[in-house]
Amino acid sequence: MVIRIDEYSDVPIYMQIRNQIVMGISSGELKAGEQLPTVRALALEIGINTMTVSKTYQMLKNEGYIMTDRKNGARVRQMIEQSGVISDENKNELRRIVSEARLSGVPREELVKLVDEYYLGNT
Amino acid sequence: MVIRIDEYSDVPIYMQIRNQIVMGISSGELKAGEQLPTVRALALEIGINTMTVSKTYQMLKNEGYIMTDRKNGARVRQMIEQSGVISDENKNELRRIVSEARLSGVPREELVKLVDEYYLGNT
Amino acid sequence: MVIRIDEYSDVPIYMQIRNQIVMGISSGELKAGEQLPTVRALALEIGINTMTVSKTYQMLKNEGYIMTDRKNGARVRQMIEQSGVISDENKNELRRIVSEARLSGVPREELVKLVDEYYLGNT
Amino acid sequence: MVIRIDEYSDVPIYMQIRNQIVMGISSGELKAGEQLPTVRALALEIGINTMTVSKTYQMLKNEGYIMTDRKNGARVRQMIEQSGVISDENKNELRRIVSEARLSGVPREELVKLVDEYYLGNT
DNA sequence: GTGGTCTAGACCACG
DNA sequence: GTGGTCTAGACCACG
Repeated sequence: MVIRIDEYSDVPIYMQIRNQIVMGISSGELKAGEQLPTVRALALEIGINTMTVSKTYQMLKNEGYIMTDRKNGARVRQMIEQSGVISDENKNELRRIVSEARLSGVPREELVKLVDEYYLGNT
Repeated sequence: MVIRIDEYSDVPIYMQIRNQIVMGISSGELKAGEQLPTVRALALEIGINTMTVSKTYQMLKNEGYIMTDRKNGARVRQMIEQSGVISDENKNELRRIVSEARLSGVPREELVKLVDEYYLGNT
Repeated sequence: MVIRIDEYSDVPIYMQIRNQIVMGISSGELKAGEQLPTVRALALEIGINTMTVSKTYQMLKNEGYIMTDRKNGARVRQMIEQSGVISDENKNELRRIVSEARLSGVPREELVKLVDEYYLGNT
Repeated sequence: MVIRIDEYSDVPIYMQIRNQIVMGISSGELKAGEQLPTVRALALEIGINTMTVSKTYQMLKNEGYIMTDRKNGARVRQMIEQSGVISDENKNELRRIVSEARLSGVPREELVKLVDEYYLGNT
């Protein structure tokens, strides 16, 4: 899986990596149990500090997406805990996006189409 | 329109205000041509620095949501430019939200229902 | 509130600070809404790096014990979320401690007395 | 006695095994004088490195819980030294757990009930 | 070899 | 002035 950093983005690097890995798991590009690159390898590949990648892995681990193993490195969790609900933060953010899209004249159908596309992983 | 600041949020205050105004315009709570409170009045009402509100208004003006008028202060624009497209940033953010919701076991229908709700403004 | 670091402990420094602040909040030494020292001040006082204190504050924030404010620094949360349950991790740890105490010949009453003492904050 | 490793835990494997054996002795599942599996047998059973089990046994021996015998392998000690006191480390850890439970809204009685349960071994 | 922790030092956005 | 992020570099325990 290729990680791309947008250096001009306001989103911190560790968060950009985190987001891409979460999306990779959701789309199926990263399978359950699959090994992630080591902290050092990923840092070298992207050209950033190991601390930054470490922060990402720590976060993903806290969120229950991956597990870190002293022997094997980081791996995607087999069973990801399912709360069944959308966080208030994400709801709020979704509402903001929908509002902006609506004001830009984007039809409702196009938003729904995007949701379907992202949900079903036909990226 | 009542602006509520979530002091626990990581979203900067000026951005929280901006988002609520944009959502207010989209939902119709703020009509085209409607006058916004002055920078001072809003700052006083929320209990924050005027500089913060000023930053919000500047941003809204740059984005084309409001116009400022020497005499009347800030007003919601009559015609908001309609690009008809969702920004890449928002698309990416939407994809992240959908991915997280999917991994949390939220059914696709619930996401679509939320989009409809936010789009149609039946909040 | 005085923070004491045991440099010979296996517990990471950021975790030692975190634990002491949590215990301070529980005992009432740190009141709700009370201001914590700034990252820099605490780092200087303890004689460690600001990054380490920053990690502590980040963790306390994630756990819902404190809030950080760009203007005012860190403050103890007014309302701390109450799950009403003990985490599995803490249960397991409690069981380990009780087992070791029992094997050392510590009577049950003494353990209960300690729990009462810590719970009621008569430290 | 069955040893279970939690691969998601931050507690090192050798420590997880050590803790479970100590709890097994305390609960009576492991009787005084009872033979423990050989390092190799246990390592094979759990599917880990023999070095890790070896580290566990060394620790248990140092702590006075077991004794190793050239002929018979490792056995639970007949008389486990009874200091009659709880270590400062465990006291501190207990205080942390009680503090967190209290802040989570767990009533004192529930903590005491857990202590009783673990002490009396009615797990 | 792996992730985890820590330092010294720097720059940034927010308010 | 505040917390947040990041780097370069180092050392550590675990396995």
